[in-house]
Amino acid sequence: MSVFSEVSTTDLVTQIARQITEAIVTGHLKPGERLTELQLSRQFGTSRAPVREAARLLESQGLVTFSPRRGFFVRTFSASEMRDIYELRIGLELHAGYLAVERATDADIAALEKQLGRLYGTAGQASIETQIFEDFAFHRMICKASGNARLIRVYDELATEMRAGITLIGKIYDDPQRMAETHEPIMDALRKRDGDELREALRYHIAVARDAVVALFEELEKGV
Amino acid sequence: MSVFSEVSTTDLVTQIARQITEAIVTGHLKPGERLTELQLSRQFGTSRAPVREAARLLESQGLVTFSPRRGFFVRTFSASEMRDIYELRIGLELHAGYLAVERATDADIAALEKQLGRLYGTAGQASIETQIFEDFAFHRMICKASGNARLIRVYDELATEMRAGITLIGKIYDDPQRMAETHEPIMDALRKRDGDELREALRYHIAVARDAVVALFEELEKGV
DNA sequence: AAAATGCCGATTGTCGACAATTGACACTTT
DNA sequence: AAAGTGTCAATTGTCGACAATCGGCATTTT
Repeated sequence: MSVFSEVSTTDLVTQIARQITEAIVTGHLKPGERLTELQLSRQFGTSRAPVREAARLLESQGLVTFSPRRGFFVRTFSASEMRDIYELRIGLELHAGYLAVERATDADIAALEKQLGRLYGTAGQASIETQIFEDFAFHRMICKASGNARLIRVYDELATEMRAGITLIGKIYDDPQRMAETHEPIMDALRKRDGDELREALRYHIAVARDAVVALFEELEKGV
Repeated sequence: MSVFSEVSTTDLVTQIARQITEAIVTGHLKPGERLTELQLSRQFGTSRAPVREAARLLESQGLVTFSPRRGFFVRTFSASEMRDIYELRIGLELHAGYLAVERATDADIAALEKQLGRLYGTAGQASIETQIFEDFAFHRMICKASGNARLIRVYDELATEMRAGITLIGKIYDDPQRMAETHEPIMDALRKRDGDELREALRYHIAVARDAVVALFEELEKGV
């Protein structure tokens, strides 16, 4: 019986939500841009109903804002909002690390090693988007190693927001090689399963990212 | 011009979502229960469209699950899911406390004192639901004092889930007076603005709640 | 009698339509 | 010319309708 894999029955709403999300995090849809229901529905070849439901999903995910009688808009991020997001991420990931130190299986650690390798691999080779993606994947694995499913959900939400914000500024780090290297202290602490060291490494690592992103956003705001 | 207050333009979807949420956290709608679109729409006196949109909102908020072609159901909570939620809450609130120690204004502290008073006031007097509500309000204020809006959003989501879960088991603490008192160490640390002490007080306080809730849930699962 | 099949009411998925509202532009008034 | 008013196309809010699908029950088959 198990020869067959499940037939995908992803409904329209999910598909549409995914596509819009993708368009936002890749910067195809820019913050503040209006999402016209009719226009979107024509592009997807559906009616407006599934589009609206998808938009509602994204709304409560924070990717899209909704103004009654005016419609849906791609969310804009202010510098202080980005700071909040990164600051929350620090708390979240430190807690994940605290839990992971005790709960991570050897397989988890191995997966992280492999992912770190991938970070080095993409350095210089791949596009910025790919590097950012692999970076987030590494940190997601730490959350995963915490064994807390609810925590991962929050991380994923934050990651989506961060990606959506980051596309605005184009680049965060100029040296991909260096970016990969800054993960070493984290990996070291994990190998040793040293909770305090891991927390400190994570705190520093994310704080650096936070400062870089926030600074770029502040510049952006001043520019406008 | 400022003589007039804004006319409330809350759209149907928001209203419906609020009502369903309320019904879930008060236990009027029980976990696993099916949400029939037609039935709900008749109760609200609307068509199915706004009901579906509201349900989507609640879905991504984790209060409702959706199964394609089968519909929406009130989410069920397992003991391990509740543990995850409380565990995440620990991380979240400790981080909030860490930030609050530095950022809390005197007004914030005063508001917390007042809320603690309200906790004592409702002890024995008010319904369990009210006490739980006031308890959550206290902890929400700590998050608020962190000054991080994104953090509060996550807390609110968790609080909703906790409330939805808690209605299942009826009661968590038998002694409301004692419940109020266990907040004193938290308040003390806040008054002194002692970060470490606050974190320790919060960690202990929430861990106790977590253990109580999880134990009751495990019993519930065994019973079934 | 147990298992598989066929059928049917109930429910969801999606659609197109119409009324209500918005924002922008043109027009009047002073 | 500035301010206010009227008008209109574009868009959203909501609805009712129809096809597709599901779960359960009766029926058949072995």
